[in-house]
Amino acid sequence: MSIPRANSRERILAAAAEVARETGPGSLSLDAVAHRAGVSKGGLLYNFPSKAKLMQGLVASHVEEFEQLLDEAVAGGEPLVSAYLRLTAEACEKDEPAAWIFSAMAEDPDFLEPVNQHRRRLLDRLKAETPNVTDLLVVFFAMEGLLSMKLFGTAILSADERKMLVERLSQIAGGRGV
Amino acid sequence: MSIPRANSRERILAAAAEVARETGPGSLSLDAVAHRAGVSKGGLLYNFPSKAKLMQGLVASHVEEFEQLLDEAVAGGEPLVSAYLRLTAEACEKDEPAAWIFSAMAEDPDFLEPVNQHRRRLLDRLKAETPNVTDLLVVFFAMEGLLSMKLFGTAILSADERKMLVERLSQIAGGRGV
DNA sequence: TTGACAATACCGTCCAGACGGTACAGTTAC
DNA sequence: GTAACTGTACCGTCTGGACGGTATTGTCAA
Repeated sequence: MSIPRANSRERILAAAAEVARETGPGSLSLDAVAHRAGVSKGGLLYNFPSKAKLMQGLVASHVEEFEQLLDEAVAGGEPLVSAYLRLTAEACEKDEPAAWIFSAMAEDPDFLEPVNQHRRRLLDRLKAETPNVTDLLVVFFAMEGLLSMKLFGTAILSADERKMLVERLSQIAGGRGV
Repeated sequence: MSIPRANSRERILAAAAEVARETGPGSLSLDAVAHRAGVSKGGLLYNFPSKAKLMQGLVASHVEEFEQLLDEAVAGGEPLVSAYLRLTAEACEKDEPAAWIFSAMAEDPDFLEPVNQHRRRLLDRLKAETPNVTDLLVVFFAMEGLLSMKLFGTAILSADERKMLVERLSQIAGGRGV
């Protein structure tokens, strides 16, 4: 029965995100996560020695995933701005709201520091590639706004409108804008 | 000692927002709020019969405050778009992060429905006043992005950059943009 | 090659404390 | 007298985390 599973960490992280989504960001208990992951509470605590570590792991895994996707796209020749717009738009189209971010926030706002740093690094990289900083800011914040609406569950745009907006932002970012 | 105070509700609501800000959105306990408001727990529960009612009141008070400010500005002759930009920019400049919104989210995501409805109404009103919907969407979402960065505590822009961005958004909204 | 030990990866239980909420008797301003 | 509380005591539940086990897989000297 106690066959070691190498992917326990990933399963637990995925379970945590699911529990946050389904039972609300404030109801993320270790018991619920362990049960969802098919792991005992002791097993969970073995992989993440405290709830704080679990939340930090949750945040880190999502940040790393996004950065990896971005770097792969750039390595594959896609311009950074384009990759950023595409990946963020894709995140907005997923129907899983990212409730994990609110769980982390509820536990301790400091846990979101990796996200904040990631955003700062990203904006710096974008600035370095873009001639018109003001236009870049417009594009960047509009995209972040779209994402935040998604996070808060505010269904405010039709799919068409969203597509229209993202295309317009691409134009602006490409220098054919403002 | 037990002098009835007519403004208990407001004091409790303000205390709740402060506690959320200072001890984290997830640590909003009735005891802490009551103590902070200088009210007994019984007194708190007299005004808000449950924690859910308290959170709903917290959300409602903030939404109503913003809507009132907006309506006053419009009644005073300021164009809606301009008032929206100004008030939102002012909210971003305050140094109180609005942690109450995360407390409500942690308690139950449904509690944010009044906020979502408010945003939808606002966007509809803005659409009705603006000839170019795409430009409006760019402005609206950029502003929401700026606000969300504030909410998440991501210090990403200098005061100058923020000012520059908001001015640019005013231009676009005024039709001299994209 | 085998026996001793150690490390890994868990399981299952238990517990102290926190929290939401109730109950109720007393107090004071109007 | 009533509305608006205060203060205290209490209850049931939930939760994080500590702890003691257990099975499996190395490691390594004799």
